[in-house]
Amino acid sequence: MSTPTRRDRLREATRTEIKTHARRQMAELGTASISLRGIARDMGLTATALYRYFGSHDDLITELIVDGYNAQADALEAADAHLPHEAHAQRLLTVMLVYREWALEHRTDFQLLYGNPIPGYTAPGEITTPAAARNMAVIIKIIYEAMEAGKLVLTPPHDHIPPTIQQHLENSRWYGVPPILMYIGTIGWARIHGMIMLELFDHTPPVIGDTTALYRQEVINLMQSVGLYLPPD
Amino acid sequence: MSTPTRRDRLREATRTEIKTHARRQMAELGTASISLRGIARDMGLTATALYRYFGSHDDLITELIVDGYNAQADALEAADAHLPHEAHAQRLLTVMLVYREWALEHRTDFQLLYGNPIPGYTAPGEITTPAAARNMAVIIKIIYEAMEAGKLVLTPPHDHIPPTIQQHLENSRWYGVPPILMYIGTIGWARIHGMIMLELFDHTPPVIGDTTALYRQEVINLMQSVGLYLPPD
DNA sequence: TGTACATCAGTGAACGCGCGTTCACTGATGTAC
DNA sequence: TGTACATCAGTGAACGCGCGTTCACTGATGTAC
Repeated sequence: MSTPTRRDRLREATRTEIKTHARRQMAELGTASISLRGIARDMGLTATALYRYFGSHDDLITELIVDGYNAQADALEAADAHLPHEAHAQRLLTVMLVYREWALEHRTDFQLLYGNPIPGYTAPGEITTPAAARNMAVIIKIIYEAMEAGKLVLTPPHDHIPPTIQQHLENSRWYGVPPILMYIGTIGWARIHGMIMLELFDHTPPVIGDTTALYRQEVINLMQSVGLYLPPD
Repeated sequence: MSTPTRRDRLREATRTEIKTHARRQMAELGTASISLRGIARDMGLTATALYRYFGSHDDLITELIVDGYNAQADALEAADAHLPHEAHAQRLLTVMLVYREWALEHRTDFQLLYGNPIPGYTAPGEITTPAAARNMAVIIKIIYEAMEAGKLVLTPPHDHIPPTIQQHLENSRWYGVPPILMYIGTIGWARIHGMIMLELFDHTPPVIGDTTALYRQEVINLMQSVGLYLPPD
């Protein structure tokens, strides 16, 4: 409609302030410990006042989740955006490295998105799923463009999809992406996700020592297995 | 010392009953919702009575965690035990499939072991870590035996370890296992872990459809990449 | 420009619920002589 | 075999704390005429 009024702007500022405090509280005490009373205390407000800004505790959490997915996807897209469009290997590596960096820099947000559910809370899928899909989309998009540029080399085992999955992928195409790309994208995502989850929850075997190198090497191996090589520098 | 008395046996029975109820409560409401009062309610006891059996809420959780790790490792070892010792590929495949099955059959236990920490609880590492290491050990052991039997074929990229990791692995050897095996074992574990985590928390892209096939194929690919092939049946 | 009214932010008391943990106790089960 | 005592399981009241949410309210900010 019209430009936001002064009140609207103040209101927006307070909303984001509430979410900032929620995130800090979550970072200190864990995702399950986000509490309206706690936030109000931090802000010097009554708990009741927060109901002016969020319908309920659950609404706040949902918004934190959606914000989280979007922030992560924004980070990926931003990293991708200032690389040469034709440098597919570099773009993919960068995006996957940024994926991990985001996770490590926003540990509790990442846990909120991909970890245990919060007791008593169930995410409303209609709101949450579209935002969640954006991250995967960034990865798929780069692989897709690499394929269109004729750079993808699919050799065994990555030229083969288990039949049940093949069929399922054909039945439910996702934005016209070829099944093999969805398959490779999923495998790739699962791999980096596993490493990050282990690292985040302190389960990477300590004898490894350098988790950054472990991750980077795994990403490079993954890319090479579909024919994407980094230029020698 | 001597045989357990009648009282000792009753006591043990009550302890396990408490843990059973704790697990059920956790399965229904999430790992963060284990409560002494809730368990007592379920058992028709006063909350105070539980203090006869567990020092505190945290002690109970620690014991659930240790039990969980051990149950999982037992399942892996049992599955491995009744396969021919020389059938390394089959053993590895089986163990990794059982790893996932255990996770899916004991979802909340798996979350307790590998997911978000419980608010206000910190696991005592001295107690928890040894039990945690058993699972990894089962996998490493099979790879190790395959190598000793001369069945492991290490080709690029799996013959190469990033230098920092190489060095770290050499400095802190783990039961005399060669660095390359620790490295491959870790990568393998991270891969299957990632798939399971995605599946457990409902993040596997729905277009895939058959998560069992996805997992199985990934395990087979992983094994083939180090030269382990299943016999044609 | 000034007044009357509507909108909104925030308060404070209250409801009803949950939790872990302590403490002094009762009553049953087992043990020593 | 019978009695006296010690051990243990479980009780019930209480402490002190947390939480989300409702409701009727005050007082400031903005809006319409």
